[in-house]
Amino acid sequence: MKEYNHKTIEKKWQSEWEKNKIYFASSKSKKSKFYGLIEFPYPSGDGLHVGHPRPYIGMDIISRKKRMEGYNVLYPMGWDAFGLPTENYAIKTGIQPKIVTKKNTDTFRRQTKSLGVSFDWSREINTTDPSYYKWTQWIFLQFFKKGLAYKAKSEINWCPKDKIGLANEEVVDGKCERCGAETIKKEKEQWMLAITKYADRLDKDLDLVDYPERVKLSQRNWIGKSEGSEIEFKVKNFNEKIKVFTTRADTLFGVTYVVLAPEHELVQKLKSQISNWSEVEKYINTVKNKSDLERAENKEKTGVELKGVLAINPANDEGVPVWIADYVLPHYGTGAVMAVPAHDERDFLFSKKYNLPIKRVVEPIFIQTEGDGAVRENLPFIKRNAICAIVRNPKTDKYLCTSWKNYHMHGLVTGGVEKGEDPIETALREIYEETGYKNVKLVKDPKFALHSQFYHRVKKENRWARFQYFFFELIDEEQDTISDKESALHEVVWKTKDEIKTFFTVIEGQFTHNFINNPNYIYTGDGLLHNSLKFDDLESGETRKEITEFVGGKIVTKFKLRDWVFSRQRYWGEPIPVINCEKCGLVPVPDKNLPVKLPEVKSYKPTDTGESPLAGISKWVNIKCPKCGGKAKRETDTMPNWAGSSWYYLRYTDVKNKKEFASKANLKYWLGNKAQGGGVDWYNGGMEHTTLHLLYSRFWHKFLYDLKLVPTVEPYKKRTSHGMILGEGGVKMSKSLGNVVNPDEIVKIYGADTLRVYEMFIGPFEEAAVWNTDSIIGARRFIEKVWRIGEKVLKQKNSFGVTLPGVLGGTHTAANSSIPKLLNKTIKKVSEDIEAMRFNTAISAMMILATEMEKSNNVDVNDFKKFLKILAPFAPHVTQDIWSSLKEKKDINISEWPKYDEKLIKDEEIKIVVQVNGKVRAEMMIEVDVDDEKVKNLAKNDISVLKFIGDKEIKKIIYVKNRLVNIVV
RNA sequence: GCCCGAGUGGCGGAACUGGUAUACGCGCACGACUUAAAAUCGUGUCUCGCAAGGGAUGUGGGUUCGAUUCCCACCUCGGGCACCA
Repeated sequence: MKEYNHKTIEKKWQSEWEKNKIYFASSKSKKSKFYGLIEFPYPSGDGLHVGHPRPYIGMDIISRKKRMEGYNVLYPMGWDAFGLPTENYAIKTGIQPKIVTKKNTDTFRRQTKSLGVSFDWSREINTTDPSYYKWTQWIFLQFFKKGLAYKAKSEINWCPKDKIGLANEEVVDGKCERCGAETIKKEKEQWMLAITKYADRLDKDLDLVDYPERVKLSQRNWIGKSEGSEIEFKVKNFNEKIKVFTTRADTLFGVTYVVLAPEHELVQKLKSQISNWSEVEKYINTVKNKSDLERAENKEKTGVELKGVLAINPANDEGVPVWIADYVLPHYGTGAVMAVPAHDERDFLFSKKYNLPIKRVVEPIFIQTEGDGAVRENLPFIKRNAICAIVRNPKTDKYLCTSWKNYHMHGLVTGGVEKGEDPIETALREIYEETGYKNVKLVKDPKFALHSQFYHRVKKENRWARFQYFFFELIDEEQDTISDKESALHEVVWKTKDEIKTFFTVIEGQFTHNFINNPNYIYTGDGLLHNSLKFDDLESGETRKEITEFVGGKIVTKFKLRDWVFSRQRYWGEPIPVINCEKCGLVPVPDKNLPVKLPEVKSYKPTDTGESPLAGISKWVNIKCPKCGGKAKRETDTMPNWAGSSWYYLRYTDVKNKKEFASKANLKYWLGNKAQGGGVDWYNGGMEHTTLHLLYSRFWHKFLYDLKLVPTVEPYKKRTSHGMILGEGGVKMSKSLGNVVNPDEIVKIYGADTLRVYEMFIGPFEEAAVWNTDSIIGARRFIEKVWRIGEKVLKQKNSFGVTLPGVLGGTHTAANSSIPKLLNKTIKKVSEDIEAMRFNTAISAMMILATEMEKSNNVDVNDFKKFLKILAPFAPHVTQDIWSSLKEKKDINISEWPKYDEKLIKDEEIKIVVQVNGKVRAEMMIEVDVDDEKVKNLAKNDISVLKFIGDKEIKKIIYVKNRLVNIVV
């Protein structure tokens, strides 16, 4: 018997595949195409760790299956090689990034190839290759020519110690990633890309793509679309207006002050009006100098009133004070807000700190829809002003409650306000009438009310009560007897705060309980308006538009998304291909001069002034203007490393094209011809890229679509994500923790096929999984088992000698073998599981099949071959090796995916379970699809079932077709 | 603080649309083969109980004939966002 030797097998077939180009994707084919994509890696100096290949293998399995299903498959690979680690390495060692990159990509390529991933290596790309970044620069210039790439002063993160600008991702907890110094904000001219121009489409078009919901959600949150209103407040006795943005125009009548961002331009214009200018100026300066860390640590809101300035609320012409505060951001909305402390958490905190008034204008509403207190549909509502008294006994710390005798109704003391009566009087009167307590004092009027709609069971009418809430305390426990009328209705009970929680049965009970716990509660939800003139009693959500129009405001949409800071003062990135001419201003580098290649420099360190090291090469920087021939300088900023990855999937379709970034024909073939519903068929990547890379590349793609350079509105039709592989201990694999597992070792000891199977078996593909080297042996045993079955089948074949005519393989097993049935079920399961990326359960099913095949003493060769085929995407080397020993000429990896036989999958006899009161008591075999009544009869007469029924009466028998019978007694 | 995701044996995990909870794998125990070991194969392996039977899917409630699955509240862990009006 031949031993399984993964080393020779894997080497042999990998070189066969390379020689025969079996994974080569032709762009000219009549077959339907499938474009599968994984995120190309950044080739770090550490080489691959076992986490890297998880997505490669997952998509490889899908690609291999698609190939076997007859698709023309494009599954490419490349390197996203611009980036900081390489540059930092260059700074430290002086070795050229180009050379380091070459070395690293060689390692990554060798390692990836050793896993037998079916990439089409003829399409390999590298973002640092001038023939690639020529087109990155070219696309940038299209942005520039359309005015979407522009220079602007922008705040950047600045490390005062290293004297360099840092990208957001280089700032960790407000500190410089490299030296640990606190970063500060510094204004600098930066290149920007106007992604905000596409914000709405980036949000809306998520409806067109097949992404996981959570990916769509986090993109939507990141884009942060919100519909609201812009409303203008006049400044009293001054010819300026304050424009605020709000999503809650309905709360306009509750505005008690207005806040501007300290950076707001109006602040300077109002200088002459402000009586405390020196204080204001001082505050503006403190905010300006605040570092990110200080801002993050100190969440307490601060601000200064602009004394002498009053804003006029357009809704009621009331004058309200104007403040500046750093909780208002200059970049969002209009940089100014109307503060409604009663209905906004932040305004509330601020108002509490500075003692600003609170005015409630939205009152919650509760509608009883269940039980006998549910509102009756056909009755009109009788409106009542009412009170709800929260009475505490300070001696016992309990609350006065009433419990109705004829209804299941528990609540507080409530009652209607009589004509001309003061609500507090009402409350005192009701407390006395309902409970007899004589000496009660008001301790707090929270100026809070809520609406409750219910059916009044005593008065037999629909009530719409507006309950005003008051807090009382007993002065003493002196109590008169309650009238017979009242005591017939309800009794008096005292409850603790905790008891109240479950005691109240009225619809607003939970809310009341929360209110008692937090009398300063502010309500941020929707409800009915109050103190809002003609809008009183209207549903707040429905008045937003009306109120906006009422004050001459505008309905607008705002986004959280900000324009993309696109320049880095770094060496190792694509030079921005723009020339700064003294006469002509910013001039794009002419197409014929692209790419602007990175020159060689002596030092890779950024300059002291914060400029990129390129600024130090005067020979490169100083140039003649391509337009006027005059004196000019090159841009020395480079692009961020998101640039190259924003369009790489397009280049894969046509890697060698020198005239275009990719030909129209190839793009049409691989992305599809229709604007909607096309793109890369399946893109798998990490969750960490959902808001940056994924959004950025969608933005670039849409821009290119508008230029009619790509055929589809979206780059990716379907997106899935893989979970990380964590090191032992459940933490991220990292060099510093020493828990990095190198795939080379695993491949050497166990083989690529074992590694592949193990990584796919480790757990659900989308979830993080903990690497455990001890468990790999299971995958290896499975492969060896398959090998042994192969040896057995070969021997079987040999002993029979010749093939019997008419029966392929010639060794047809007895009809009673269970294998064909199991095989067909397994084919079905594996086919479906691969599509859903449930690789772990697919492998589990194949393990079961393998165990059965090994046990069986006569396995049909054709059955075994089918098994090999469905296993091939997971373990391509070993399956191909066995396949070829079975005298198959064509490679298994381009053979046909097996179909399953529907008839074989159906069981004729099936086990069903009999339950009595939901507990399993017996099992029985029945024929599939037998008549319901027959099964029920069988079940209730089963001996072990009878034992449990005893002499009890059978109330109900539930039969779930072909599954179970439940007898309820 | 807010938004997502997840809590199932000693461990990784399975369970389709509400229908036998713990498939498959690792580990462990015992047995077979072997001079022996490894490898392989077989049997067992949630828990209490001699058994009959009972109890377990983070906790507490609810809906249901029946809940890992649906609803409510809470706890723990992981990830993201962080004053976005």
